[in-house]
Amino acid sequence: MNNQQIPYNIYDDRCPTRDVLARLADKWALLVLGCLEKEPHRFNHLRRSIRGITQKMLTQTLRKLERDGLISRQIFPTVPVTVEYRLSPLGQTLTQTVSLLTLWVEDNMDAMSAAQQAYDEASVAGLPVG
Amino acid sequence: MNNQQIPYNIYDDRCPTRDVLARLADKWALLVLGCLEKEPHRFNHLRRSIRGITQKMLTQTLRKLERDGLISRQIFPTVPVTVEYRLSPLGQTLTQTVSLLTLWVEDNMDAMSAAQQAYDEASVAGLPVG
DNA sequence: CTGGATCCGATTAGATACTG
DNA sequence: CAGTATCTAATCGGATCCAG
Repeated sequence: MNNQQIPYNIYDDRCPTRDVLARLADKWALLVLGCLEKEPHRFNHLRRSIRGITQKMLTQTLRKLERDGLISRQIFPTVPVTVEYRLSPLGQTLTQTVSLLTLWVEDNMDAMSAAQQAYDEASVAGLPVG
Repeated sequence: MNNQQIPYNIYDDRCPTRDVLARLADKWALLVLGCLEKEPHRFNHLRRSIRGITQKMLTQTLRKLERDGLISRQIFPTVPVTVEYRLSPLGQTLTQTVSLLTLWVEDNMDAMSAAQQAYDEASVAGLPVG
């Protein structure tokens, strides 16, 4: 086999990259990845770090990320059991991009708030109404 | 006013950045932004470029992005009417991150496929079953 | 502590029909 | 061409209960 394939095209709805994007383009997935960037976390540690996430969503998100090979799960047979989540090598190559995105949001929040306000005021002014 | 605020923290569920992330961490939003990176697109041009998107989702996504100030909408009073979408200056600062993410997915699709297969095979092997 | 299982309301997204 | 409006099926996500 030669090492040139990459027929992947994310704009093609039948390309498998679409499914991956759908799983990755998810609020909780991005926050979990960002959280694990610095250090491994236990389940409840993650839950406390990511305000507002429910146990169900956290579990679901962790399973998805584990299945895609982005994080790994290590069980310590303590009593009660301890489970630690950490980025896989593959996941580490992604988090740089992810944190870039979350940082961008924080950095540009003011600009977007202003844009939203302008947009909404234009709406009530009667511009888009029939 | 001093120029130091940024109390924004995306891990706080009451921070407005959460809402922005939720809108941005969306399959269609990322694809639209990526599409507009290179050049302005008309509505149906976008629809054809992003395979699988419905007219409803495209409209909805465009409105969200416009409200957040990431894209602008220009109407040409031709017959029939022509509408062109393009990135705003703010949106341009974001697309570099976005395209990084979509490119990452395409580049690492093989690794993730392998991880998924391994994960699923371990499942049927009886590891997670009771 | 780390989840799995379930119920259920709310939101989403696709399909379809219609308009300036 | 560029949408709006509506109906509905499917999914999501929160709450709750239970277990190793």
